[in-house]
Amino acid sequence: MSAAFDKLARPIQKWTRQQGWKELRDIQARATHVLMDGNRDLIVAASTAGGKTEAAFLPLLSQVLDEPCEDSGFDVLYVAPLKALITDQARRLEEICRDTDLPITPWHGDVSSSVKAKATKRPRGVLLITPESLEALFIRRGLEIPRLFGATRAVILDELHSVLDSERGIQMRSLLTRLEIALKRPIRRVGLSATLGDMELAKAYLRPDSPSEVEQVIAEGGSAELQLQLHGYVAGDKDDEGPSATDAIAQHLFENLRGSDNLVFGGARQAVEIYSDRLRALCEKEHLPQEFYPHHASLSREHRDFVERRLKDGTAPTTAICTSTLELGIDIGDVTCVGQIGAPFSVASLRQRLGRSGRRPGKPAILRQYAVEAKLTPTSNFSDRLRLGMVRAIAMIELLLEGWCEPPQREALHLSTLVHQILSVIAERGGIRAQQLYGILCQIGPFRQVDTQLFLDVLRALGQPEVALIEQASDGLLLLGANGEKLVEHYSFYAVFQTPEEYRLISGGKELGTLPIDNMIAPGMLLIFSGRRWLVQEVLARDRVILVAPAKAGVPPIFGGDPGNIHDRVIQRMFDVLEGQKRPIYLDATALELLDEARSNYGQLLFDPGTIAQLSDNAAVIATKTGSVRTTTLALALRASGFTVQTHDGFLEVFGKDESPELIDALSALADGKEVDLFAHSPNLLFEKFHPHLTEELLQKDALSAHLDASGLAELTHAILGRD
DNA sequence: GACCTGCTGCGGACTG
Repeated sequence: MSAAFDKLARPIQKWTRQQGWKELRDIQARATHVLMDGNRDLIVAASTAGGKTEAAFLPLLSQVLDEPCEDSGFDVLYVAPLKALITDQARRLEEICRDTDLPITPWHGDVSSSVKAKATKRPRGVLLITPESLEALFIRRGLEIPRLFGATRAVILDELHSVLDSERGIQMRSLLTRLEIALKRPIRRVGLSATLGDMELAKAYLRPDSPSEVEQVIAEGGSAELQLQLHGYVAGDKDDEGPSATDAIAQHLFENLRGSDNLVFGGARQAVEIYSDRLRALCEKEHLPQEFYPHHASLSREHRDFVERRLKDGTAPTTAICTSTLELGIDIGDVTCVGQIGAPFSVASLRQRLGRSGRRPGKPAILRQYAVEAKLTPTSNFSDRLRLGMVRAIAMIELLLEGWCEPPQREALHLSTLVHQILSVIAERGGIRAQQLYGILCQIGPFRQVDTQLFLDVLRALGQPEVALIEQASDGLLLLGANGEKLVEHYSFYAVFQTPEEYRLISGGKELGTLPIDNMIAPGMLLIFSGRRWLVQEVLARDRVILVAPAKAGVPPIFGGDPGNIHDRVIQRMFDVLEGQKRPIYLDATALELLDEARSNYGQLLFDPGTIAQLSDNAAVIATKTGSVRTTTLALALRASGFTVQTHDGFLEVFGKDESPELIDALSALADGKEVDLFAHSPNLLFEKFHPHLTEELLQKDALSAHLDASGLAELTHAILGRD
């Protein structure tokens, strides 16, 4: 055994031998050297089941066993974003520590209060906890924090890649600084992550003040062979003979996946249900045992456990048709193939999904991508003619093959999460001065984009009598207000993310249905609902209502025109695909036909002066050639100039009104730096959980920092007009 | 044209 092995404590060595391991894995040996020879922070990056957990825990547990700490408190803190992961890891650690007296304490909402009471009475060993439960400890037991964590020598952050730029990630960073402030000393940070798009950004996330001091251990590999296929399908009309695209895909999955373990990502819950149903029917028809099961968050925990167990134990062949539920989380073992129906939303997620396949030596990773495109008619929308879904799938596969994936987003203000942490720190301490609060959250903590003026504006908003989340005592101390007390008291406070709320769509007093909105929607924009195109008339964000009218203009694309958060680089690659000649070898015959069709239709759009094409007298298409942030910004700017606008991947469809200026004139004005009020028509600005407590002005600043790029508008319009 | 994640303390009924 190696030098790294010799460093481990005896009981840990014994466990390792019992596993039949001849050697520590490479990342485990390297992590052991880093963790046992110094006190540096560390990021361990490897795929699921790559041995990351042991890489962090074997050396840290060895230190705890060989050099016990005199102070009271848990020795090691482990934070993970999923309850299932905590339960799973606790079980593995129990095994490792069986011959020691180190207690392992899983702590989340499903853990009984007796376990928690016992652990807090005499805190020792390893605490495995969710960010929300840790938040609750700060709020409910603020004064006990030093006693609970006085001995803590390291905190392990699992699934680091999944929280890097999210609200929960900011919350976790804030909690870590608050922990260090309460203990008056730094605590070593160890991040466990999937392969990252940008290691430097991850280091800055883990230790913002000294990212260059963070060590990294990255798994070698990714050497598995990749087998790729992209299957194209054309959605049929009702009167068409032959199977629908859905039936054809189900048949193809049935024939190719039967008899092995697979994951098929269906995109949406409804699609997951439809495909599962077809596949079940196919099994019944052939009198075969059932092996295709749906898996998404609306299904019961019992059913999901059943599917996960079947995948993991490998006794019976199992294919899960799933949403992103099976992208993260516990190890479900190796699968033969990963299916993806429709274009994914990010290359990072595609890579993570593909990482579930081809993990055994000598086995290839297999990706089967399915693209469904509309049957074209003389009145088809331009976006259907350009086959944008399939083109995006190709662009993402190309970027995946090049090893690229999206880096974390730029630093935003995160005002909703700031509100949460303001209330939480006040609750933890009973009361605090504004200046000290600013220091904790914005100078040492993660809200560094927030200057003192903005911070005071936020405090003022929260202190408004009708808001009453905080108040100031006569001695200047900030306290919770009446509403703040109520909010913090309820257990629903601990989570910092919003549970999606649906907007009601109303046309002429009649309700059309509900739609979850997580994008910038403003009056004068078009949206698709139940196969029809609607003009947004008014957004009543605080009532969660959108008033719409049937839109006269144009035929809607098969899928809506509401692009999610697509990165600039993906859109640029889509244009490379449209403008290029290369015919990727992984496309099947139909996909090749669709690609040729897309290129030919793109050529016929006659873009002049390069990026603007006139569709009819009052309709034009602009190729923005850039991602959703800048495309949405231009959409709002044109809307402010009187146009009706619909967004697509890298394109805007623009309709004039009688009183609207010519499109070129409007773009020229923007290129010349004309100031427009992007919020002139009250777009929806309530995206996050604590947004409803902020003023319109603060909401606009938050949106500008995260969802829009006002300063890039002149540059974008310059490019569109072909100016230098 | 999406998807996912999380949650305390207390009172009262019941069991051994």
